[in-house]
Parts: sequence; structure tokens; C-alpha cells
Amino acid sequence: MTTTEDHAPSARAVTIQDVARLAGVSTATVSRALALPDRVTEATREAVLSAIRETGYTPNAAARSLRAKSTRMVLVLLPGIGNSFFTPVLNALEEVFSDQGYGVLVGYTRQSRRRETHYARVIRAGQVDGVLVVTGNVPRDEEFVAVPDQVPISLMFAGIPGGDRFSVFDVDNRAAAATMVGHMIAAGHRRIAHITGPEGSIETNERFGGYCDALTAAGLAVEESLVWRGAGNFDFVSGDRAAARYFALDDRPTAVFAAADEIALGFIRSLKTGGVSVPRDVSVGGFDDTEYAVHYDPALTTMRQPRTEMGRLAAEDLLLRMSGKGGVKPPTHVRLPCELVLRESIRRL
Amino acid sequence: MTTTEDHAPSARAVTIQDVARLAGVSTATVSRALALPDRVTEATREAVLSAIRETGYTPNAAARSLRAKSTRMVLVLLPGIGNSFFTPVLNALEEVFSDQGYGVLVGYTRQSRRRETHYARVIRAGQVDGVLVVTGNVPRDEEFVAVPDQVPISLMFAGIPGGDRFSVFDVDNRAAAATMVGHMIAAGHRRIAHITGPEGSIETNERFGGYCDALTAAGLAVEESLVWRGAGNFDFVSGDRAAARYFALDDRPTAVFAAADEIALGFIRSLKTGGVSVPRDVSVGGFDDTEYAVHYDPALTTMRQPRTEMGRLAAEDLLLRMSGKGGVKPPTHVRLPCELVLRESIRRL
DNA sequence: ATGAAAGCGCTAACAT
DNA sequence: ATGTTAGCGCTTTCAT
Repeated sequence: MTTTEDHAPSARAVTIQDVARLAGVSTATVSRALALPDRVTEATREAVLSAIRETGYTPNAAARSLRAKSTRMVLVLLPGIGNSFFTPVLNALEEVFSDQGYGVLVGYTRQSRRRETHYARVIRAGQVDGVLVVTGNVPRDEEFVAVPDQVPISLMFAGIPGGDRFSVFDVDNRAAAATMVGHMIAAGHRRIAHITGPEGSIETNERFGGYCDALTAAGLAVEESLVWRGAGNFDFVSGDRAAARYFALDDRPTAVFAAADEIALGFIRSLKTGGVSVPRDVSVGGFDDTEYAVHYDPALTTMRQPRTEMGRLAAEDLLLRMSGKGGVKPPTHVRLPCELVLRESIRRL
Repeated sequence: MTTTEDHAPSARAVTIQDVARLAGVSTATVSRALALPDRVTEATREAVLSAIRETGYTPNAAARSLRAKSTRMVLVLLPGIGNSFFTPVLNALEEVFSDQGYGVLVGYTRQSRRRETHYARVIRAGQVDGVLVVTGNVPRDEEFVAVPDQVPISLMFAGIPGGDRFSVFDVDNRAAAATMVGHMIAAGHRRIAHITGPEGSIETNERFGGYCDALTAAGLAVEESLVWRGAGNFDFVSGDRAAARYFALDDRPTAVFAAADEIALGFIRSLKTGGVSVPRDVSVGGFDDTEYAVHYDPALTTMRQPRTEMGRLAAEDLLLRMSGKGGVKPPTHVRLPCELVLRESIRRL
């Protein structure tokens, strides 16, 4: 192999200077021809454009950012537990933002303070014009305290109670959970267990609250032995662990509400391995309606969260708040409806 | 709500000037105290650090990039068909890069020329120091032609034949596919079908090649009626469509090799709906070993691609190539081994 | 309509 | 060891 790389150092990148020289105008005119085409004569615009084509000029992003005090980039903060819930969200975000010429920087916080500090610094360094937090928790880091004053921030899927500094895009987790459990009750179930999400997350608390609400409304007691807590994250493993608790029980529930689809899927799979069949022996409901829910056997009955729509709306709101056009847009709270998707994993008793 | 947002315009961000003034030194010294701590006395370093703490100073990224001609950002180009294959890859990439102080910009090309052009421009604008293409195809856009000379580029999961301008991180798709089909043959299967990936992708061709190799090596003919092409992407829908072809056949295969796990899962699911059981009536093998393969019923026998490891290695290589330390590191080709993961979806005949 | 020139915040020669 | 200064590439007044 004879190739020797010759990046950066090699051919000096073409600058606005080169274009100006070639077109026989000043750099200011080149800049104008690009940004405000109707403020230059057609002749000069043509000359500039042709010089640009000839040189292959692309404006330097750093110089532009430095001058314009805007990077046209947003930071999307994800938990990074690598579950597939976020795939369509990120997809929708990237679509809207890139269409508007914004870049999407992704950051995985992984529940690590160090990483949160890292990304707080990214924001404070002026590297992004806005932030989308898709983690369920606003980073606790003190460095984050000052951050909302610097750039607009939005929270997705779980809002901070009382925070009017952020736009919030979420669902009514509590009501949605109550609907699911209410559906189980309507199907004749009386002993209903709940596999919670990770300890301390807002969604976990809300969905547990909804579970209690539905039980209470039906005159049913919340039994501690049927609330399977601290199983882990919103993932398969949590479902596996919950299955162990199911098997350990003498008086088993006839239905189980899992706080997320992946938990439900892991649970069902472990039950099968133990010879228990869903929904024949026990009914299972999930939450989210991720891609795999419908393809599973049994197809999972679950609460659909409108992830793509949420992503789109959140992106559009942030775009508006970043642009500052038409006065500064105040943060909003948008609550989208969930939908109970009936499939095969819950049966009538 | 009384909150009115006051971003950017409000409090002017603190600059190196402010720190210098407060510490009673020059800006150069502040810069040094940060970048080369041992080139200043301990006393001044202390003074600077304390001034930084007091002011909450964070160096401006755009200014630094402009001056240093390095953005400490990489672009990760994904196909964006939103399948879960890429989740662990992106996870690994973000982990390595952010640990080294690099930001990860994600771009979904979505097989759209417009988007490829868009991201070519991002590169040419000097917005990133390196690029990772995780799409299986190098963007065809002519704007991309000049790009490899500007920043190092790496290809993941599928290399371009004959391209020594890129680092390539892949697996031997052909051999891996042959191993899978060889396993089916060893299990007694003689009529083996293949569901291909999307038309024109390198992986699709390679895996089909391996399928043929294995058949040929066993003295079996490749029957056109058993090669199910153009089903779509590496997704469930392709599996659904393939199921229709299975049902339409008089002389059905006893085993089916799907070019990806999601295809296999969609296929199995559709078979079930049609009353055909896996592996009782037909065996199915997948490719990738995504998270869902093991949790499915039946658990999917598949070829594991080392996605996380691949991400880590590719990131480390790119880091080295970007740094330019120790001479410019030439592009490499790293080929990682796949692993046949035996589970429940293929049975001995 | 166009040009000249200042300056965004930082780093790195060069000078002391 | 520290300060002075030029300048990265661009946009945007302010003149003309």
C-alpha cells in the first residue's frame, strides 16, 4: 500500500477570501451574496456563485459560529442503557433538525455524574444552541444549574414537577397505567401484580401510582407481595428477575402489568422457560409499544407512547425557542395521549 | 407563569479576558495554565484556577476550533432505517469518543441523496475531525469524493472493495453465511432457502455468496425458487413478505437462512400466524445476534456480529488517525470474527 | 450596491 | 515564566 494520508495540512481549505478574489469582489459581498441574495445585483451574485462553484467553497462552521454566536447544533441527552425505546425518538429528532440545518450531538449520560458534568461543559462552552433531555431525569449536576439560562432546554417523556424553565413533552403516565390495569380488571382479573421500572425514575413512580389508582378504584387492595420493585432498568433482565418472584409465590397473580415492553418480554420469556404460558396461565401487559411488541408471541398488549410524534413536536418547539423569532417563545408543556393497544397477551378470565 | 426566558442575550458569557483580568495575568497565561500546566508557576496556576472557579469560565468551543483547526467532533453516519442493530454500535462509539473529549454528531442518511449532500457539506465545513460510516455504503454523492482528503473516514460493517483511503472494520460476511448454511446442512437439511437483505447492499451480496458457497460445497444446487430476493430492508416486513413466498411453495424448504435477525423474527412470526411452527416444521437461522434474538420464542440461532467491540475498535483507530501523533496513521482493515450462536430455531432432521 | 475594517474568543509565535 | 500580538474565517456595522 502506497497511500499516505494527507489530511488537514495538505491543501489549505478554501476560504471566503479565495472566493472574493476570484470573483473580484470583497469578502463582505461574498457573505452577502450567500446570506441576503437580494442585497446584491444579479451580476455580482452570479460572479460569486460561479467562483464558489469553481473553488468548491464551503463556509467554515467554527468561524461562522464564533461570529454569529450560534452553532446550529443541539444536544440530545439519552440515558444510554441501550434499549430500543429511543431509536424512533432519535430518528424523528434527527429528521426535523437536519432538515432545518441543525446538527444533532448525542450524549449518553449512563447515570454517571462524570458524564453529566462533561455534557454540562459542552453546553457551557457554547457548543450547542439547545438541549433535549430524553432521560427521564434532569442531570443532578450543579453545573447544570446555570445552563437553562444559557440555552433553551426541553424534557421528553418525563417532566420535572414545578419546572417552568423547560419545555416538557410527556404523556400522562399515571392515567395510562391506570387504563392498562383497569383493562385487566375489566377482563376479570383480581390479583394483578406490577413490575416497576428503575428505582427513583419519574415514570416508575407515575406508573406505579396509576396501578394503585386502578386497583383502589375497583375496591382492590395494593398488596406489597405483588409489587415487584427494584428489578433494574427498563430491560429484559428486569423481566427475568420478576419471573423468579412470580415462581416463588404461592398465591400467584392472574395478570401482571410491566412498566415497559422490554420488561414484559423478558418476563414472558422466562415464564415460558419455566413452563408457564402467556396468556393461558397469566396475562401480561406492557408499556411503550416498541417495535418488538407486535412481533412477539404472544403479541403484546401494551400502552402505545407516540414516540415519533413526540420527537417531532419537541424538535419543532426547540427550534422555535432557539430562533428567538417573534419574541422569545416561552417553554410549553405538551402532553400527548397514549393508546391502549389490544393484542394477545391479556385474556378474559 | 411569570418566567420570561432570557437566553444568550442576557449575561454576556465569561471569556478568557475576564479570567485574565481577575487573576491579574495575561490571556496567554490563562490559556497556558489550562493547556500546559507545568509551563506556569504554581502560584499563577492557582490564581488562574481560582479566577476560573469564581467566574465559572468555560472556554468557547467555536473560538478554540477556529484557532486550533480542530473541532473535537466526529460524525457518525447511519442508514436510519431505525433498526436496533445500531444501538450498541452507537453506544460504544459515544463511550469511547466522549471519554476522549470528542463529541458525536449523528446523521441519518436514509438512502436519500439530499441528506448525503447535507452531511458532505458538514464535513467540508470543517465541523468534524473524522467520520464513521455505518451504513454499508459510502455515500454516492460527488461531494463526498473530495472528503477523504480532508478528514479521516472509517467504514463499519461493510468495506468498499479496493478502497485504501478508508479504515474498514467488518466481518467476513461471506464466510459467516457459509458457516450458518453449513450448519444447516450438517443438521441434515437439503432444501435450504435464503431471504436476502436489501438489493444492492454489500452485506446482502456477501451473505448470498456464502449461502451459495455452502450449498455448492455440499454438492447442492442453488435453486432460484428458494432465493427470496428484494424483500425490502433488514427488517420485520421483509420476513413477513418472505413468509408469503414460503406458503406459496409446493415443495417447501426445511430450513431458511435469513440475512438478518429482524428478517428472521418477522418470518417466524408470520409462519406462526399461518400455523407453521419453528423449528418443528421449518428451521430458521438469522444473522447479527441482536438483543431480541435470545429472548424470542424460539430463541434464534444466529451469527453473532461483535457490534460493541467493533464500535470500540473503530473509535480508537479513528482517534489515532485524527490525532496525527506519531506520524499519520494509515487506514487499516480490521476483520473481526463472527460466532455461530446455537439456540432453538434450527433442529436436526 | 459595495468595500473597509473591526472583532467574535482563543492559541501560539515571538519577545522579554 | 510571562506578556504582546497576530490571526484563525467569518459577519456586520459604517462609509462611500
